[in-house]
Amino acid sequence: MSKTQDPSSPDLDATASALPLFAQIKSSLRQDILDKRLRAGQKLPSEAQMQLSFGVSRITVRQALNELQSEGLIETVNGKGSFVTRPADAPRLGMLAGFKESLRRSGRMASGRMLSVRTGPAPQRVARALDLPPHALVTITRAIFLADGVPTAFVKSYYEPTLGREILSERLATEDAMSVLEDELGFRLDQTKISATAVKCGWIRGFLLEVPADEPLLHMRFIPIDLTGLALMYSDVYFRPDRFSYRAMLRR
Amino acid sequence: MSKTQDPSSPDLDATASALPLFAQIKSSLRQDILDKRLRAGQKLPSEAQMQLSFGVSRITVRQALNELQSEGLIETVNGKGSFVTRPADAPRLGMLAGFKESLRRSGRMASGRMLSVRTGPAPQRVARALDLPPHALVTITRAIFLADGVPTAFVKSYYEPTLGREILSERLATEDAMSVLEDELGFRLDQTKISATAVKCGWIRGFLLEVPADEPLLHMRFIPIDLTGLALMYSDVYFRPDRFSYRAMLRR
DNA sequence: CAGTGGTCTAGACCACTCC
DNA sequence: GAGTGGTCTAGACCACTGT
Repeated sequence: MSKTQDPSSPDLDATASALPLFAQIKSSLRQDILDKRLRAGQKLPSEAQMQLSFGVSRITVRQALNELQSEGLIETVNGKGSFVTRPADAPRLGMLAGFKESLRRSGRMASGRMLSVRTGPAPQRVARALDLPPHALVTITRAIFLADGVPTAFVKSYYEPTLGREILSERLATEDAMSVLEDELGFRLDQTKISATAVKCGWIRGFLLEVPADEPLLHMRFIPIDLTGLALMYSDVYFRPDRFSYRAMLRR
Repeated sequence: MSKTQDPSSPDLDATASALPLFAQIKSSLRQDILDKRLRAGQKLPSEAQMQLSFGVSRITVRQALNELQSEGLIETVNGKGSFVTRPADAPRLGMLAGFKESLRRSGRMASGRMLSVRTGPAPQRVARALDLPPHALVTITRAIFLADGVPTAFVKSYYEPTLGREILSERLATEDAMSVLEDELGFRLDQTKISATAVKCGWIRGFLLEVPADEPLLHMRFIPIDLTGLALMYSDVYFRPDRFSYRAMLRR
């Protein structure tokens, strides 16, 4: 049995040169959460219990918990305890939420139509962004998103097909990629790289989005990144500007 | 039976302990910084001094300082003290930095040419965004930004003309609006509302940006917001997509 | 060296939640 | 009432910065 299931292992490093105690406790808990030894929604041991199991004072425990809280990994409720946050409960700023969720917030009906799902080699820029070897195989999806029944966005996404991420393809017709990553697969989005530019529609996208070929489209790229630094996907999105404009709030 | 001690704290609010002590200390210091009684770069009183002047324990002082630090208002240096951050030293993510600064980071020469500066009534959407009465007078600037000498962006900005913000117009030819707001005027940018869409260039902008009238442009809107919640400007920017694409990192 | 922030302890009382 | 987190105190020792 190499697996010890005790999430509160009192294995603090006593050597003077190591991290401060609270940092060791913090990273121990942090690892338990990221590795899902502590599941989303689960209650952490009480501060009193940690005081005993780690052999430190309560203030030291609290310092670790405070930092985890400000990182959004846990939340504490007076009189009840500390709990691992569910990824989707963490505040979503900007486009960390997805396209459909953001449409629904503005009161519009959002739906999607998957055009194709296939496996193929990653283009160079994708492999670089996802930190994969050149020509690694990825899952490639193409889809049309509709707002109130009108074609609004054309999306081409690349997923590294391990870690169960390929099951995305089954849900994408009804769900958001970002929402699925968070809610179903339990990834903890930390940040999203975005870029924006404009392109001429062209006749292929024009056909799909039902606009003339010389109309402008908003071209955005989204690369959501996990708390562990893992790039989860690479998504090129072409929006019809008459149907959708991207909004976000950038924080200091 | 209520705790009626602590009648002698000179600066703290004694009204029935509405806020915790550390929160009162925090907001007192915060106000001193925002009102510039404590200037950028200035050293705060030492923790020991605050312990005396506020009449609380050191941990309570430190709790206030910790939160101010995580908000980016102060920074503490071991062995020296705590200091009010200079706005420009606060980490700038996304487009909180400006266009020229971001161009220079990518190694390109950035310059600007002011086309016009005038005062006029704010369009409705601008007045609403800046929280001004309808038809309030604002300073309106139009400018062309060049990258490596090539016209790259056309910018139309609206500034509420009080608070010395109008001096912006003098510097905008060489400096960034966001940089001037932070470095020269000492505003503390907290967040920036952005939106992105695509438009056809049209012949006016086409003439200014030296592209054909049916080329697509990236249209972005920036509304930087102060730590006090004040909207500092309203800026419509039209980018040539062949010269510039907008990049940012959205954080949780 | 003295002054500063960084870490940590061993208590205490309170407000809140659940039983 | 028992258990929990929220706040606060009065110390202590350390590492770092300046002189």
